[in-house]
Amino acid sequence: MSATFTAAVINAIRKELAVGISEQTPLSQTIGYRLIKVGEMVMETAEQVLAPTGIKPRHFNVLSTLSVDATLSQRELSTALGIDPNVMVDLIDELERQGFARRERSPVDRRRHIVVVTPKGKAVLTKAQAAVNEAEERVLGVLTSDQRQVLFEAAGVLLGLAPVPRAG
Amino acid sequence: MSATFTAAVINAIRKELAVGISEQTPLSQTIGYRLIKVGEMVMETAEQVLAPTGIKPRHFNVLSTLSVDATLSQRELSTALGIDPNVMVDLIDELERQGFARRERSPVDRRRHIVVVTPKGKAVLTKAQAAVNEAEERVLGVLTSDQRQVLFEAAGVLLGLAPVPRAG
DNA sequence: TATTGTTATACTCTATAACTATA
DNA sequence: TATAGTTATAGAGTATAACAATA
Repeated sequence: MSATFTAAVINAIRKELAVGISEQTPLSQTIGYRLIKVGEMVMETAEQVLAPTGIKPRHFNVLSTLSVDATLSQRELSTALGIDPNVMVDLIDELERQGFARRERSPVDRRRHIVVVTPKGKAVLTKAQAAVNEAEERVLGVLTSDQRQVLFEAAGVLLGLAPVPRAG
Repeated sequence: MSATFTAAVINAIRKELAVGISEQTPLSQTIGYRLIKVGEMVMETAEQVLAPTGIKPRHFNVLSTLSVDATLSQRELSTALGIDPNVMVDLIDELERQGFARRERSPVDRRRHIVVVTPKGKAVLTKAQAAVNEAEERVLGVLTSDQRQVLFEAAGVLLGLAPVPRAG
């Protein structure tokens, strides 16, 4: 039921996007244009499936990153996620307003604001992660597992990421 | 020389993007996040390699689309490219100001503005196309041809495009 | 009545620089 | 001096609705 709703949302997005990339234009036959449109589609999907949880992709990214390293400061989050520090201020403000995180002064360097995820923040992350996982499964479900693997690796190469950072 | 400059630009973009997607975050291990970042990288690359020609990706898209069907109206361009009609107004305004295109009333339906590409517009499209081709070759050059093929097809599937619209 | 193009408006995003407090 | 965070501001981009001309 929640799954059905998600599927409907994703199909609507794909349909909408497909119109915007009709074969009327030669651009649709270039890899570059397709990659841009796919990125937009994935972002739109993320926004829509996260909406019911009350957070946006950026908040999700912050919470997700903090779930692995809980000692990151605003500055470190900014550089890790490619978000400008002044934008990060508003982001953390919003997370604080919603009770999902709070700022704590670092004892060793009082300039730094460590961002601490609250239990409520952890709960919303769990829900959001499930929604994202389900959406990803659904969106990429039209691909073969070989295609998905190549997509993952090729994107990593394009972004200059180390291949398989954590083996086995 | 122009080629060297392009390579430097692209490497700079990849480096910048790579920072924004460091392995500090578990997001970098998801296909979705990678696809979003790849799309952003491709878009940034397009903007930078087109800059010397005086046009932006959207102007390029319009000119490119018109080069295949020269009878399109603003409305048709809007839907084909997924750009809002009110945005298309400014876009065509800019192309007119630069002497790359002009509006002509359709004789059969005077509401429609057919967008006509001028010789100057065709010239800039040729230059822009060359710049885009070279950039694409350079950016995707780090991939194997198998990877590129899968990327192209998988992106097409994700966007709901017909496979191989023009065979042979 | 409906559609094409246009204009106006408000809203969101982003980029830049200045400011503070700490180091 | 340099850095972390904050604030202010301006610019770009986007979405919405209203409007005139035409169908």
